[in-house]
Formats: sequence, structure tokens, C-alpha cells
Amino acid sequence: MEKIIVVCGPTATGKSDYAVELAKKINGEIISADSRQVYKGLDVGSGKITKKEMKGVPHHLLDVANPKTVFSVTQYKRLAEKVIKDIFKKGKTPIICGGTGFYIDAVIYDQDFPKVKPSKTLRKQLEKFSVEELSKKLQKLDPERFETVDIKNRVRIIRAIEIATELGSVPKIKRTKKYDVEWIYLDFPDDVLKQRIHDRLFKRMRKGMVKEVENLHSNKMSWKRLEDLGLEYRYLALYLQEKLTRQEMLSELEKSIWQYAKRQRTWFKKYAK
RNA sequence: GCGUCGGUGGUAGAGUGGUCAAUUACAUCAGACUGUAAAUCUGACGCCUUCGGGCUACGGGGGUUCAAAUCCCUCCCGGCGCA
Repeated sequence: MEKIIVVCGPTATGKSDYAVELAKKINGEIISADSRQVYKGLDVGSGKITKKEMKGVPHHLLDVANPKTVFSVTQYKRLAEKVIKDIFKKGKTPIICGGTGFYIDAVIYDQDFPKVKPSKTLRKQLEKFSVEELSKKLQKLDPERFETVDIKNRVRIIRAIEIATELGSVPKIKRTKKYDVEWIYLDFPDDVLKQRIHDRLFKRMRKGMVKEVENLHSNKMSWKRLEDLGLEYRYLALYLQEKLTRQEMLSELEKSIWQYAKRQRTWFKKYAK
């Protein structure tokens, strides 16, 4: 089995820098696993590594998508697999680095997500139903998947219905190991991580994060879309719309980043097993 | 000083005699994750428990009542009005 290195951990732990140093040492190339850094133009707010910080190490899967349209795991998986193959061909080691656990999972395991594209019309139709009604629909459509979905999670149920409608049922995914993975998990004690998040937020503010979001919006990115992107994009969008004061924006955002960091920890914990 | 409204769990804020350890939201903690994943969702959340229950709680103290966060008295604190 080919060897691959994964550098993961919650936000603000210095994964990018760590990966660069590692790549230089072992002659590796870096594949970003970050659901926001895939978008062009989301730089300061997403904490995207700069050309200079890359120190000549090749980075992949940054700036591969248009921020106005939704990018998804499947696209990520497809692109990443291609890149990984190329890196192996060169005799180098791929280093996956990022905080989006779902993306890491998608490439690390030999799993096939059902090839069912989101259907605008179906989703539109399902919009009007309550979660309970939707889950009943799913139960009828695919009793097996019904047993395993988050029964109160609207988004998940709709996707399950979408897949079941097209394929008859939601296929079970087998997760088999595809690579010999070396895990590197970066983290800090709570108080240290909180401080790092705080410092980094103000650093980003100084680096022109507000201007970045302003520009994105004047570049025809809707407030709605920016809000959907979460964290800095969400709170800065709210601030720029004057729905929050600057103080509120900063404190709410900092809080949300912490909550996000903890969700990441929850995800990465399963790798420890 | 007089009058008046109010003081509820980490916060905001319901409740206005029993069904109240107290709606709800936020925060906090834990968890989930099959094409939105920085998203979305779930659970716990006074203390103790052999999970039956027990104990302490709605500003302090006293009282009425079988029963009070809820009624009365008093004190303390805050807003407002009149002086």
C-alpha cells in the first residue's frame, strides 16, 4: 500500500506551516483538505497559505472552485485522487493537510459516494414538508437508510430521499483502507487554542479581511452566499450589512470559531481509534 | 422622602397558589456526520442517587396556606415618576 501522510487537527494549530516543513524534509507535496480554501478569492478569511509561506513546496486543491457556486466532497475527492496519483508517479509523498474531516475521509478511504447529483426540482418540492414528514417519506422509500440517518436532520434526510428516488435505495458504503496512512494530529490545550484563535482573528482583521468580504460582495457574491460559507464570511457579512456591531461581530465570530474547533476535534477523535 | 414597577438557574427572559428543578433562547459540555461539512443535526445541562427517589432553590428575613417563584409584612437592591 502506498504511503500517505495526513496532517489534521482543529483550526489555528499551525497545520499549514507544519506541513510545509514536513514536505521539505521528506520531499512531499501538499494537498489541502479545506472546504473553504478550495474557493478562489477566499484568502484572508479562510487563512489560505500565501505563495511566500509555501516556500516552494507544491500545494494542490487551493483555488479550484468558484465561490459563487457550491463545491462538494465528490468534486474534491475526484480532484484529490488525480493529484495523489500524479504525486506518486513523481515518486513523492502526498501530504494531506487540512481541517475538513469529511474531505480527508473521502480520499483516504476507498469509498464511493452515490453518483446522484443534487436535484434542484426535487429539493424545491421537498422544501415545504416538515422534518417529520420527510423522515416518513424516507422510511417508506428506504427503510434501511431510515434506520441510520440523523432522523431530525433535514439536510441529510433530503439527500437520502434524493438518492433513494434515483437509485431505489441508498447504497451502503464500505470504507476500506486505501493507503498506508500516517496520522499527524495537531492540537493544544483549550486555553492555548483559544488564545491562538483570538490572536489569529485580530491578525486577519489587520490583514484586510473586512475589505476582502466587501470585495467579494461587490463582485456579486450575495450576502446569503457569504453567510452560508460560515465563520468569518458569515459574521463579516452580517457586520457589513449592519446586522451586528463591530464588537458583536468580533465576539460572536471568535466564539463560533471555538465551537468549530471543538467540532473538528470530535471528528478527528475517531481516527485515534 | 413619597409613589410606582421590578429583583427568577451562567446570561436574557417566561411563569403569577398545586401538574415547577421551573417554558424558551443563548452560552457551556458531550456527540453525530453517504454530493451544503467553517455546513447541518442530536443529547446533557441545580446537587446527590442503589435511578425508585432524596435534598437545596426563584434578592434577605418573617408570615398566611394542606400547598408559595407565585399571596401578605418587612428589609436590602435597581428602573421610572413626583418632590
